[in-house]
Amino acid sequence: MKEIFPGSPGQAAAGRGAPPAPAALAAKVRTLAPSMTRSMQRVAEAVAGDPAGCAALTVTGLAELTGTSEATVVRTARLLGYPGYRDLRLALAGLAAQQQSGRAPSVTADIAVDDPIADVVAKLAYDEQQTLADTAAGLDTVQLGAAVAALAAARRIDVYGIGASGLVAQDLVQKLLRIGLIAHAPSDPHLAVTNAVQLRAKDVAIAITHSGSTGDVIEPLRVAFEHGATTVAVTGRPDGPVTQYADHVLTTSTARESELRPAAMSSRTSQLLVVDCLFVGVAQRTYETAAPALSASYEALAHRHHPRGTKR
Amino acid sequence: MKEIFPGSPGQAAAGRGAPPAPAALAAKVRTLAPSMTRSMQRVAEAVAGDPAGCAALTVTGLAELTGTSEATVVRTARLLGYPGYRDLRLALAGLAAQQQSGRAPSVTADIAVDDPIADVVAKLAYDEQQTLADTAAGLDTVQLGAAVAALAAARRIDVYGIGASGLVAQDLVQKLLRIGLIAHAPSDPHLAVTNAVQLRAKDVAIAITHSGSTGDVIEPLRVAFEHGATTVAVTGRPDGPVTQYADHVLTTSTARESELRPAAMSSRTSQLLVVDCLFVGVAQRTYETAAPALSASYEALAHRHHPRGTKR
DNA sequence: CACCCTATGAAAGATATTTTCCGTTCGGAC
DNA sequence: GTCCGAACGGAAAATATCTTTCATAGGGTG
Repeated sequence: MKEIFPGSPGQAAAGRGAPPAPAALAAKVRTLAPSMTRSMQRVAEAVAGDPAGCAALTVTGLAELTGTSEATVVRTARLLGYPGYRDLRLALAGLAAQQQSGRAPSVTADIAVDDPIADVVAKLAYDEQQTLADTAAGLDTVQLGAAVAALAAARRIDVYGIGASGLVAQDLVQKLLRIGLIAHAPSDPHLAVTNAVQLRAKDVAIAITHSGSTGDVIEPLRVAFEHGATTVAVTGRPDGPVTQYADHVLTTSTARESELRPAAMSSRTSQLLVVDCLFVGVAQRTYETAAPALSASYEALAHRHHPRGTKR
Repeated sequence: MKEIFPGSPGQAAAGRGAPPAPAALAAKVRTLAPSMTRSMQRVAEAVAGDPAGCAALTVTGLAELTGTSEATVVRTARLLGYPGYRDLRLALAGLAAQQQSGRAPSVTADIAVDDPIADVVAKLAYDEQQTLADTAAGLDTVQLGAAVAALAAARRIDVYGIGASGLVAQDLVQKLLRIGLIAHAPSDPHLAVTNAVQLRAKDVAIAITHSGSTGDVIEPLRVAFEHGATTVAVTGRPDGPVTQYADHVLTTSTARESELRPAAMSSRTSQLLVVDCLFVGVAQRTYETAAPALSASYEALAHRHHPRGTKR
């Protein structure tokens, strides 16, 4: 398998980016699992399921355990972002130590139909916290920085998203508008394409899609890409079709889902974090203009509130 | 050097006894230091001083670093109770991971204009996690339960919100629609009032406002209230004007804000958690109809995605 | 049905670790 | 001062482990 040039579009971006990856390994496994082959999935599963146990094994041992070959184990390690098995093993040892010492993996249970409401609150909060941690750990700061730079210098910004992701897109636009940037989040797919046609170099288009394969979102991004705009994809599938047309890929984390906890919920949390990071990054870069713009919009809204904010 | 039987007296017993040794490595080094030769002490010192750094080195590397030979490194590892250097290294990696995870509260500081992008990510994630924990802790499950019950029995549901809260309102509506309920989130304040007039007993109106004093949101809630609908307020100010017209008040948490981190960010996180709880609660109560409705909407959207979700 | 292309494992090749073995040094005894 | 013994330390051989290469089998496509 040949090494692919860094910067080349498409699947090269998949495992790359995160340096060695710290501790959010389970999340990474979940994110990358779909792009793995069957054998590699077996290995990844074993690793995510029992870090401590796997850390005690040699390549050969792990290969036998999973019924595969050494080569496959090494390939899996590579995909997860490590230079080789040796390093994966070290990371695994670290993970195991953390798990054992620190936190309780107790509340991991799924939400059941008959859970009392208090449990629902606790579980949802816990899961979303987990999602945030995973996302933060897995976010490629280089890509993020590049996206921020592009945004800060953009003449005009389009954000595409549909359904739940559409709300995230609008959230980002609302924020960008507040710091004086020109941003749109067309919700009509046809309008989105129409908008995209207007983009040129120095403009930025952002596509937000959990699945990475939402046609209505990919299409405008493609158009923007072909018109020379800088394109960014915020997706949970770093190997999905959407990344074909993305200069920068920001990966959101994928949490396990269940019937009562649709994937949309955690992907939204993850997407919002990414979007917040983009916003703050841009605000930093354009601080001179962003700060006054922010307070101006603040004041403009003040009188929309009742004279007495408080009863007492 | 011959292997000595376990249990034999003398220096062999030194490192033995403790299984592989967990984390109190520094202590062990100190204890055993006297029984070490000069070269071994240098190695032990390096290991105790910088576990993370040493974990990254091979035997040869560590030998060079300490100006000794591989053999000495291995001997030291043995003395510390490990079968060989490989295992010491794994323990070291674990130790390093633990140490690192320990110092989490360092990011508590506010986001500064010149923070590197990685810090921004960490701080935002941390803050949002905090917000979630606060919200979950402060949420009144009785009020929540009452609101859920009202929603589950509602003929029709209106959700009012404006600006950032408007997106939360839409998020809730999107979800409720998916489980077969009839819900609207009018974004135009006039339309909202027009909608509210149509509500009657058994209907539910939800107002989402962080400040608790957004006129455009209070007004429709008041109308709904006066028409006999059950009203719910999701607000960060449990004493704000909005609660006058609310049968049930759900309090969101208010995080400290700063210039680069507007309140809208954490209030949104908080509101979303509340809204998710409402949704899951309702889904539980109406499971019989909710479950099929959910999967139906799932399937209906499937073909909106590109045929190849994955490249391979 | 022929084709290509990917995934996979066996085995060769490269590294890292462990062991062996021998020269060196240091302390004490004469 | 010099001789002896025992422990120390390192070079290099031996082994284990990891990585790469390559041939093959399987699955989908035209």
